[in-house]
Amino acid sequence: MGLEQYRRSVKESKRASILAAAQENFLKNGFSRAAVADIAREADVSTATLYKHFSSKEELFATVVRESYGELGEEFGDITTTGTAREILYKLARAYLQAQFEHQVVGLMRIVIAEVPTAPEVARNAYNYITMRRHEQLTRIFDLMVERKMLKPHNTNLGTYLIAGMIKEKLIWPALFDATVTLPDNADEVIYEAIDIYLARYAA
Amino acid sequence: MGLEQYRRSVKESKRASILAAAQENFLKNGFSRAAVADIAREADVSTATLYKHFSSKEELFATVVRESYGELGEEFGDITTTGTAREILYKLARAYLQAQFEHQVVGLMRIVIAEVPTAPEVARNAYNYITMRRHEQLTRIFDLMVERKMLKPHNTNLGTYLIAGMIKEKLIWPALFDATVTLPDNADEVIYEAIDIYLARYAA
Amino acid sequence: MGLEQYRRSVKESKRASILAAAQENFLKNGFSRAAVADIAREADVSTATLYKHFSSKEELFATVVRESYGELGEEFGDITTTGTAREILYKLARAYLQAQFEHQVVGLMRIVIAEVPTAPEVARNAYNYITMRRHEQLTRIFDLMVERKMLKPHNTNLGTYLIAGMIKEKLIWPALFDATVTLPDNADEVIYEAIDIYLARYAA
Amino acid sequence: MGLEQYRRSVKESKRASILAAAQENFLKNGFSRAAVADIAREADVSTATLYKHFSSKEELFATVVRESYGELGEEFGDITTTGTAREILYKLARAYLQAQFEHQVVGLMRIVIAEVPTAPEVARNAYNYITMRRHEQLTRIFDLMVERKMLKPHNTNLGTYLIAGMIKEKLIWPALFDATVTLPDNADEVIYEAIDIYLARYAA
DNA sequence: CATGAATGAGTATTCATTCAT
DNA sequence: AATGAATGAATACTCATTCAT
Repeated sequence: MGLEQYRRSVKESKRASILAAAQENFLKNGFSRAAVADIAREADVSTATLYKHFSSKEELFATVVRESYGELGEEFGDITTTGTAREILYKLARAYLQAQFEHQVVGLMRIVIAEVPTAPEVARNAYNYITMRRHEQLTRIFDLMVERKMLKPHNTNLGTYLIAGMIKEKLIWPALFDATVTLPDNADEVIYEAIDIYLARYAA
Repeated sequence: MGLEQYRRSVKESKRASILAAAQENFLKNGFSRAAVADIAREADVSTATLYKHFSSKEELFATVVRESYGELGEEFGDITTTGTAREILYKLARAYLQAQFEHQVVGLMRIVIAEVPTAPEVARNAYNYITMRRHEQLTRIFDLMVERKMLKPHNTNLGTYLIAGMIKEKLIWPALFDATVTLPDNADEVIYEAIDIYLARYAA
Repeated sequence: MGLEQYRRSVKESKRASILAAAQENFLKNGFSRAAVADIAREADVSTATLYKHFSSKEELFATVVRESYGELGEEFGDITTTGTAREILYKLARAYLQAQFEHQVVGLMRIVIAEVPTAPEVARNAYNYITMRRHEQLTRIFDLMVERKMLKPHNTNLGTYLIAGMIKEKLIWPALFDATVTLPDNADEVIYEAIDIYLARYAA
Repeated sequence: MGLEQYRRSVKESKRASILAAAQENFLKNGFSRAAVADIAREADVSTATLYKHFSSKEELFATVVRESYGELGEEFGDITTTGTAREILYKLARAYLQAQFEHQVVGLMRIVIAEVPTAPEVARNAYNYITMRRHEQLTRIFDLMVERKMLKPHNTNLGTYLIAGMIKEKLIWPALFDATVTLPDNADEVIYEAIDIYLARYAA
């Protein structure tokens, strides 16, 4: 079965290179302007081969999106709940922002949003996936902080949304409308102000 | 000059119907999939006439965006600064949300975002336009509240962003990824919680 | 009848400005790429007015061509038959070339040639007109020179064609294929060589 | 590699049929009025296929021109330099004229000239191509005749232009302005007169 | 199994000409 | 009489998808 395995691995690697080329192209051009022929060429396969793997441009797109956000949601793994609440929240915020800018999350969001009229489920799924995992993790950490008396008991489920909203408003959403935007220099000011507002109400 | 006036009014009405048809079509299909010929047909003019008014599809789109956002920022005009800080902030939040959902703001944002790779200035301008006027008005109102001792003195410029961020996170951004989303039933809960967090720090 | 005369003169001047604008535009862009709307604008009239004067683009073109070569053929008027045959022939050649380059004759030829497939008579007429008058004048002058014993008796009708051909081959025809070509520096060398060849056979 | 060879031959034959259809259509309609879709239909391919072969209408046109003139300049290959100078020159003139009328040289010149304002390089290249090869070959033959003492030593480079000019003036240029023109009956008279004029000066 | 060639159905844009005022 | 707005028909070019080999 060595031959079969070899074939499977070749196939797998073609699939991967198609997806990589597709992601790059979609991120650069958006769905409509991305040309299947270009993607195939960049992936070093024929268009026919591409179509053997993905039955349509739409499916290719959906797959790219799905596999792209697979890696998201792990960014809070390393954060230990030691130190003051303020310190912990700062670390969380930074981890959040870093993940957002390091992976192409904003770019991904853009192309997904663009296809809301034509591929609503892709967009819905992407949003849920991107949001949910992070939200759950954050809520769990907040609950831990409540448990440890670092925060007052409160509706942490809502709270994480609100504090995330404060941080994203100036630091993430603008990037959605402008591909050249990066984290501003005064990011810390924004982060600390958001944290302090939150802690004014919920610090233990 | 009766003739001239007549012509101008006809021209104006054609322009308006083109813009209306264009907005509808762009909202439904996005920029790339919208067909100029369709828009012209829906507006009951020939494509040639459309091109007399707007020299390219891009310009038509930019105009739709510009004119759609034209009315934004006026939504706070009626709000009097009487009552408690909490009451005023609630009214502001509601006005903000209503304007967002009444006009097709979210829909247009989607299309604008889709065009970031190909028409970066349109997107940038749209974002500035959407954000700026509202932000300035809000900041002015916050300053007034500080003056009237309803809020402690603080960086209102940053503050309005933060409170807006809290409110938008659950009530607006999800709609960007899902055209069927409307204001949730528990909107008030979110709004009041955001306000209370903010006031915990900045109430006078 | 002062009013009527005034009207006629206005009309006449509009016609003239249309023709001027048309000539310029046709020379610059050729027939197909010239836009009637542009011509009208350059002539400061409405398209409708233009169409009152010329019933179609084709007719406008034909008129431009016809009226353009009206001025041709007078270029030998000033040349006196004094001096040697060589001197006279040189003056004729120079006059010929100067007229060719001063008026837009080559440009005119280009656009006329371009329309041979679609407007054969326009081209035919233009060629006949451009060629004939000059040819007749030249032949008359050659005959005079024969009479005055400056040239041997010979078929001057054919002879003028031949000597003209020698001079045009390097000095005129290249300009037909390249709008930037002007008279080369060694024009005199070509002219004198052509004359000397001709005189080798027909000098008296 | 049978597959590859098969593909190449199919591709080659398509290319040829596109070029043939294009030449026909361009000759009939000129560049501007020729429609790519028509050419494709006449060549029995889709427009998309046509565009795979030629990336634009301009390139298609340039290729037609280039390949049509490809054979020019070979027409003197068979001519032996035996016989009298007069005989040889006559044969050269005839070969020149025959090539001109056999291939669609004049027709293509017309279209090329039409495109001088919009595609100056195409026109310039075409002129050079048409002129150069023939001129070089003629000059070489003239030099040979000088060597063999059939002609006096002289500036053969200029001389070939001049004798060609004499022959073309009445026998070729008129065809540029009138697609129905063919070689006139008295062509020989013109040719011999041109030769005799030239030999009057340069016969050894 | 893989390919590259082929295509049909579009798309934005232009322009000579007409017509209501 | 003069205008400027309006248009229908055309045109170059593109692209997702299929198919013969």
